[in-house]
Amino acid sequence: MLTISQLAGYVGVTVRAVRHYHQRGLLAEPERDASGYRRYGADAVINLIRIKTLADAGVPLARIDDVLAAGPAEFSRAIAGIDAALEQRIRDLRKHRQRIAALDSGDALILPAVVVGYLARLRAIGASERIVELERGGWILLSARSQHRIDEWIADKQKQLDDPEFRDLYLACDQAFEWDPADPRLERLAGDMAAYAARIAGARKDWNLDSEDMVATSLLSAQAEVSSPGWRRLNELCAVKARAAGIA
Amino acid sequence: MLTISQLAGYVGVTVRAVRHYHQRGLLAEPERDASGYRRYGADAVINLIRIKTLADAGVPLARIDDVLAAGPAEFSRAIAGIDAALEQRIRDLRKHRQRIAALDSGDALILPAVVVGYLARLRAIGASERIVELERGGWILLSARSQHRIDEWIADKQKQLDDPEFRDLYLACDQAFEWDPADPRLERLAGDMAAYAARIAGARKDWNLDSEDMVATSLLSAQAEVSSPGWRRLNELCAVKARAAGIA
DNA sequence: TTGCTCCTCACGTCACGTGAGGTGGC
DNA sequence: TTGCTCCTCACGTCACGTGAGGTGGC
Repeated sequence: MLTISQLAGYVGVTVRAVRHYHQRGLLAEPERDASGYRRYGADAVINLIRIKTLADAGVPLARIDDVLAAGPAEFSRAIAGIDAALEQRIRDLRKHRQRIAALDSGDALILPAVVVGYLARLRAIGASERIVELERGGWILLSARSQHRIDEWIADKQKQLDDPEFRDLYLACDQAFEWDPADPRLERLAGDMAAYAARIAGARKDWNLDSEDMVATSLLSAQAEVSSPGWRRLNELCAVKARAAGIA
Repeated sequence: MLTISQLAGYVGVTVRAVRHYHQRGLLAEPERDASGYRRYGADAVINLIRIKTLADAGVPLARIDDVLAAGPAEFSRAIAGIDAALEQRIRDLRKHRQRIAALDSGDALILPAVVVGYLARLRAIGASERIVELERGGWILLSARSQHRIDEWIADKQKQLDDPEFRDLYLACDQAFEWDPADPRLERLAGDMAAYAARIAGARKDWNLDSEDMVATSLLSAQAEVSSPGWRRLNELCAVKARAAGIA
């Protein structure tokens, strides 16, 4: 006969775990010896190994009870289910390994691939890290709110970037971040932007802007106005031009 | 800006988990709006994704705090450690799958391979299921108490089974389980056993039986005496013969 | 006698889950 | 007005871990 620590040691669980299984009614209480110590036979070894094997596999104790009480056919079915769950766990862990590795390398985890591609293109055409970071923040919020529209919006943005004229204006706005509000270049830039807007206004007539689009636009421009006197001034000038042209 | 459920939903955690991370100081509390609701920015999305990624990988929240606070070099080292732990987890889960599968197929999980082989040989030479079960129970207890001696003991047992004379005696004892205590065959069997014991006594002179061996012998014979009047009588007769031969 | 194992409460831990009771936005 | 989201306590859960205080075997 075995003491509780011999039993626990052989099977590879703690003494406390064995007592816990007794409490839960998972493992039958064995006979006691003269001094009240539990004395275990071979059946306890067998049952404890079954319990540990299932528990290690992540089966909740409440279900182990059922599994061990089941008939052979049901037992085999339960085993198959547990095995499938283990396989799934292994697949999940593999995914987790990839994600952990990606934690070092930035955006991949946080943003949809199309947005990462868009940000990379901004860098490629010469946009500053500052504005790429601002765009990144805006797109993170957009993705969180309206993930289903992101592909569409990014496609629009990519189309805009295909136009050399738009690219020049974008990069000029980027530069304007550092300009003094009194800089005469701001006036000229606002004029160019208004002219561009007027020219493509016809093409935009058929666009359907819903409330989600409005949120998207306002989120991006709210980001853009942050902490640059040059940009704030540029925005004002644009508003003036727009009113003058009767667009707004 | 995002509400708590937008944030949680995008990252794939529960609202309660986000609040829990605030409580633990893992995720910074954001600004509140006019009605006291939390409003999240892009930074919260980034940090929550980091927390979730590490937590999914099984990193305790207490350590996530440290990992996120660490510099890039230490961060990479921590990531490498976490990745190694994940790899180990995957290996463990594979082992668990094998063990789960083995739960259906009997002894492999419970007994050392040499014992399983010994039990198979008993069956092969014609031993009854009854005595194989008794041996099994005895070897389970022996394995739990003195796993380091099992190989040695089994080697001895296998050597005994190589002797055709021993095999015959073993199988006769097996049969004797069902004999009546008055059966005259018991007397003859006890005589044969005594003669055999006397003949091999010389070869046994150099055996070193320590206290562990004594425990082993007594455990196995205690099992054997269970619930058979024939066996109990056989044991008495053997004791008589042994005393007569001056062995005991 | 000392150290080790055993016993039974019973509170602690970890990462949230789950109401309880109440308020704000559409 | 109704239903949904948000808020803050605060107790519950799961599988044990960890002393607390005491007794038996070598």
